[in-house]
Amino acid sequence: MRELRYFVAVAEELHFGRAARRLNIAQPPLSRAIRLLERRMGVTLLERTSREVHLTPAGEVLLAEGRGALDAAAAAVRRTQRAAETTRRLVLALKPGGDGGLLRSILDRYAATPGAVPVDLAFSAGERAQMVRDGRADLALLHRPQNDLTGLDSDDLLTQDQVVVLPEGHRLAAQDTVSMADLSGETLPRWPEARPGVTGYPISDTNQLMQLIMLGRMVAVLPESIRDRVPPGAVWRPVTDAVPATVVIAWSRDSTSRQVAAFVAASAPH
Amino acid sequence: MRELRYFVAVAEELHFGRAARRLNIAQPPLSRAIRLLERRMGVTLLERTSREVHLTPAGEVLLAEGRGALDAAAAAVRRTQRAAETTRRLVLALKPGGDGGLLRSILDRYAATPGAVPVDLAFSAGERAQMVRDGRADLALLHRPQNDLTGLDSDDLLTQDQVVVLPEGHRLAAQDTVSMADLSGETLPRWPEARPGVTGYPISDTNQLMQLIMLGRMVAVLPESIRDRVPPGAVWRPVTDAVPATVVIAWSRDSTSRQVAAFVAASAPH
DNA sequence: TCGATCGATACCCTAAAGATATGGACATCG
DNA sequence: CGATGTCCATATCTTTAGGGTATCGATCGA
Repeated sequence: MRELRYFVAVAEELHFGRAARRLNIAQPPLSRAIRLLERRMGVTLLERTSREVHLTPAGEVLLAEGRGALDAAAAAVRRTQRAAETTRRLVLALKPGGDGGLLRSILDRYAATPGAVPVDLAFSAGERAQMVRDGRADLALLHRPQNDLTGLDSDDLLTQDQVVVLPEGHRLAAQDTVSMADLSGETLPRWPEARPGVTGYPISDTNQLMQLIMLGRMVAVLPESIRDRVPPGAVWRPVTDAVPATVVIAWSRDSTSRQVAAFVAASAPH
Repeated sequence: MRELRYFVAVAEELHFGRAARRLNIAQPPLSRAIRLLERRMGVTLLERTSREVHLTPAGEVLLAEGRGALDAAAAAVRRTQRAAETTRRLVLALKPGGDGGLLRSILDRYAATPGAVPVDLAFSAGERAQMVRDGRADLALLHRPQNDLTGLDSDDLLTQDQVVVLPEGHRLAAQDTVSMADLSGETLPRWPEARPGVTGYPISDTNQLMQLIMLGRMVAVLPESIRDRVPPGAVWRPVTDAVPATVVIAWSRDSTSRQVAAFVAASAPH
């Protein structure tokens, strides 16, 4: 388990020094631990030269499976600690404004079900899916296909068309609608939870994003429910050909909690 | 992880001495390890008196979640080792005679798909579901509802009515059909993979079972495809009101292997 | 009340895991 | 083309986590 943690760090960084710093240990013990892990498993996980490190195919497998195992262990601990608390609660992870306007009615409907427990809202721009995987949250409101739902169960709640938010006076603000092709060359945001490979300017919250848009530094394609949050100084226009975003309620695949099931039921479209 | 293994052993045995023996360590270090685990988690997992040990509600949670985490870790290692082998193979776990007569055609159809790899058959009376969970097998032929499919994905293949296998001359052999009520008072087998709580005489393979039936020591309710394996000296009769058994093909929920998907497709009813 | 059972405590000892110092390969730059 | 910096491996020492034996204290049954 410790060695798995070490391996995942190295596999993600592809750099022993950086990985060791992230793990708060020195580099030599890390090198040795990985070597021992490889010997014990009888498998070469990393090809190293003195210049670069990269994963073998077996290493790719262990990276994916190992992350799952680490999440399962972390979730086991957190759920146990939560179970020991006298007052049961549900933790719902969500992005500010990312609920598509559904949150109020979901919470009301859940609160009205018999045996409902208090619901804590954990606001987080990124990491929401990961919070459910590792037990920090019971449920999350996510977006499909923008979020990676691997390892989670989910129900669709609402599909939203996309709009682009522009600074006033932007060349595209003159149009009634915008197409994705119009946006080529524009700087777009990159949320912390984006799938690997997505490029763009790193952003961490909506206020910061709106600020940057009004400064003319970027434009952003967002679900139409963002309308209410577009400040004066920015405008929105429908994007005709963007992939629609579906708001989903997601929970751990191996949740057996009656509370979680009741919350999912309460969040079903009505 | 080590501590999780220790805790699961104690939680299953509800006895520190037996658990220590199972783990091949002495009892005092085990007591200490559990105590440390509880302190670090800040949760009481076990209520101990000098006479008996039992789980707290939080301990129940950790038992369930911990098993999952241990399985995930074991699977990570095994799948990595498998990925390092030069010749890819699929491992299919099944019970001798437990395929409902489908095995031959499934294997033929899979072998005919492009890119098919060799399939190893792992015969095992019990543990087949667990073999998939912890990575020893890629796929298993199981029975629903007799097997616990928690943590696995599965597709239904075939639903079979149940028959009872009796020694020749048994009082029920005189009837054309039998009902479950007729069987009250009879000794029934208990397979190693049975859900906890199922009682009966422990049995580990079909030959042994048939032997015991012919000796008049027990009778067994089995899927009708067992007909071909009933030896002279025993007879079978339909059980009118037994829950039908569905043969399913099961695989790990987080399998992304193209081979596994192809095999499942090849096993679909036709 | 005595003995058997079972978990906890006390104490020791080995080996795993971490740190520091340093070596060797290799790319980059003046 | 050699100096320099980067990066992983090796060598060596130290700490501590993890395991063993002996024994205690509580509790149940005979």
